[in-house]
Amino acid sequence: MFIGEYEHTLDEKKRVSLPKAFRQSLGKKMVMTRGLDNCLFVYSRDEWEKVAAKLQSLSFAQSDTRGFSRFILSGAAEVEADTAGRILIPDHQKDFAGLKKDVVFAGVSDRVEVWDAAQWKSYKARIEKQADAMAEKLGEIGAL
Amino acid sequence: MFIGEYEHTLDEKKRVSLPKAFRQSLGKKMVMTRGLDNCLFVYSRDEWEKVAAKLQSLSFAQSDTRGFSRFILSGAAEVEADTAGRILIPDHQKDFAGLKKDVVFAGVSDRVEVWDAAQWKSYKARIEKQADAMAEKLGEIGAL
DNA sequence: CAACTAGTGGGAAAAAGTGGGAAATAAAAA
DNA sequence: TTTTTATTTCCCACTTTTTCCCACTAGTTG
Repeated sequence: MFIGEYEHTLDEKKRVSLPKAFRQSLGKKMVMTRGLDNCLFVYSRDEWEKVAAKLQSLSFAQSDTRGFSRFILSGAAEVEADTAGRILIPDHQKDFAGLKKDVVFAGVSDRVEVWDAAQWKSYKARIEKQADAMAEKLGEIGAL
Repeated sequence: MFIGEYEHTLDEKKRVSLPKAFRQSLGKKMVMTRGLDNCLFVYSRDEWEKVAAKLQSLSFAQSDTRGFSRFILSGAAEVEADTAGRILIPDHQKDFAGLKKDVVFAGVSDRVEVWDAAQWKSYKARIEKQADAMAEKLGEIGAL
């Protein structure tokens, strides 16, 4: 169970330290994939096996499942932490997530998300506003 | 299990380096064939056996499956990596996939796909737009 | 305040990717 | 058949990237 938010820096060699809190659960080798809302998902090897097994059963005969497999699999990469607990972000993933220097790691239940810090801030702000509005609506109708 | 995306260059002699990450799984000798969506499929020898067996089990009676088998089988070629880990792309496959100088290797489960870099970019852009619809599928297979 | 640890930066060695020349083979012309 | 030309194969060398290792800093803890 991953929780918490950590801001780290991506150096010129495209390395980032994993937050200490996530290292043990993720293990030495992990799989990073394209996620939703412009972030990356990081799975432990065990979690990834489950996803991979399901994808493998899809046929390449249909164009939509073909595109689906390509999106997930070609966008994935196995990454390994170095002795200092850092991982290397592949170019295509760095581009996909729009990562600059400052990067945010967010624990979200069974996965870790990797965000560009600026995008994370604006996303969070948007979500927080929605949460306030939602709470008011819920309050009006007596749900909260 | 092949995953990831790598961009390499095709030289004047029609050679391309295989990404390091794929070399071991593909082995020294592999099979390259026409793929779908204007790319080439590369299989290890073992995986190719399975594909060939599946194609063989398709009915001769229907003209469309006959055509499909011909499409895959007649376009196939066995290629061998040289000492530098490069393969030679046959002319007809180079033409088929519209390969120019920049070439993308994409790992997609049991095969490696070879794309012209420009075509790959536009295909990927198209697929990424459908990410929301894909998210629903991800939910269905339990990946999210 | 010393000892430790997480995070960061950077240098040197190693390896991956690329280009090109020469030998070997095949094809075409004389 | 011989010569010439082109193509393929093999090998070497260069460049860039990656990998591995060590060191520094800031914050924490005993």
